[in-house]
Amino acid sequence: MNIADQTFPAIDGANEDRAQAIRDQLRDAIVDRRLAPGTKLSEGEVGTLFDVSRTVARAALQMLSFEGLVRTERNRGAFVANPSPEEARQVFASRRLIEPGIAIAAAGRMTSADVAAFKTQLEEEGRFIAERGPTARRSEIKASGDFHLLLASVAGNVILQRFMEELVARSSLVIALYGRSGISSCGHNEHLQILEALEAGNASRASALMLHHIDHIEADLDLRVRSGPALRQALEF
Amino acid sequence: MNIADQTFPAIDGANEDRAQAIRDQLRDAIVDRRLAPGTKLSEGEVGTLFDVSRTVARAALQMLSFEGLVRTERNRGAFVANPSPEEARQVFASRRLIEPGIAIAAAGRMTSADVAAFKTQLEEEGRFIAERGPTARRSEIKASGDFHLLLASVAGNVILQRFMEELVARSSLVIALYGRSGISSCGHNEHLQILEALEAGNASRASALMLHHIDHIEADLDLRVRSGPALRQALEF
DNA sequence: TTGGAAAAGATTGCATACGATTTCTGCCGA
DNA sequence: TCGGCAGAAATCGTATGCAATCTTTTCCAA
Repeated sequence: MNIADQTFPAIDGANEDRAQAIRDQLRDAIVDRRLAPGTKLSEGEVGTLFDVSRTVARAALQMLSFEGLVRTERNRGAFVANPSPEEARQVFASRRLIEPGIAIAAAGRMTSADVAAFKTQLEEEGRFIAERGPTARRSEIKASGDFHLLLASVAGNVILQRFMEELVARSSLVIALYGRSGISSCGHNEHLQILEALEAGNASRASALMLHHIDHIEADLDLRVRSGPALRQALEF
Repeated sequence: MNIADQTFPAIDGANEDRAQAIRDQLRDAIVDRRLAPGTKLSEGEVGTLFDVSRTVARAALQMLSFEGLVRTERNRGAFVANPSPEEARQVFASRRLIEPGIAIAAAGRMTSADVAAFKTQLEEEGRFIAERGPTARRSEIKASGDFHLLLASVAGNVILQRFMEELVARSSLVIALYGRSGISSCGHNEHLQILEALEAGNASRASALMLHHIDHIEADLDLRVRSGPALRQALEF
């Protein structure tokens, strides 16, 4: 039993797909790093934990594998993804391409309700930064991602929104793996600046700020290969 | 029996995932419009056609639903997607954001082998345009998409490559639904120009050409709602 | 004829069963 | 002690069965 350090809250009695609910909980667990990269997620174990059959557990794992959060090997099972530095770079390259455009789109569509949502979001983000300890750090990473997801939802393009969901989730994994813990609070300031630009309807400024913001996030990573890459790959670790 | 106008070729005896093979064939059929938008894809039917159990058929349909090519409704089944004009606009908005960047990345990485691949690709594309008839038109749409996919593979970012696979497939659906059949041959010329710019290593020109190219593709669509939108949506057609 | 309710049929959601493949374990010989 | 081989255990891939849900048909009354 590898996952079961943490009991997952029971699935709410929605008539919605149970597989989807399981996927969401697993995704949160992965993004929060309660499930470490490389952890095996066996169908049976997941099924038992969530009290469903392997069929449903399997469907949830398949979804996560499409999102790149889980890697599946035939006849071997599913494992929490362990993105390589190269993969990490590609994640951020993708974000550099997409997010400035999202910022522009969002700048033209912000309502006052959106602004309010951003403000509560950023307040919460600030709280987590003030706190110390690994739990707060996890919540901080998650909250920081939520800012970007909120922006994507305001932009009003559901396709890009889904892309961003994937990219943000993978970024969280990458940050957890390669982040230098120090500088993350400056990201919060940048979020505030971006919101300012959005509120002012200054699309190009919001876009430029976003681009810098992504650069800063990536610059905070240590993407050098740590031990010998051959060994690392051989161990898949 | 709705699908069975066309027998699918038997799945090759690969040890690879059968669900994936089925997904690929169904995707081709959807993109080629052998399967019309709105067509029901029942698990049992798909399973029978490909000689697998419903379990495997279901997995294939789930994959297609993630890609947006199939829409699934709980307890009702899976249907070939029928993108709305709004969805169509979002597909092209996404492409406008991503593909110019892909062109830039590709411009810096083109090898002579890549150039050769592009040339054979464009030759084939030209052949289909010369031909007449609905079959050639299908092949033309597909070949045109393949150009963009080839570009994405040269760009060397597997995440963006996957995004493009989805976007190109959905574009093919959209073009089949909303395309005015006339002007498509000009797209071929634009492909040729883009290749020229890529070959010359002129990234910014390739990027600009790509942006115009996407605009032209979208401009060739008739995205006005055809009959009363209420009726159309009620009939899901 | 039309409206509507009830039964029949079809299809999905999910659980379970079984063979195939992989991984683990214990034993033996070098 | 170490390598490796055979059997056991675990895990996956897939088929199938049953209940729940949706759709269609049938039938009856207005």
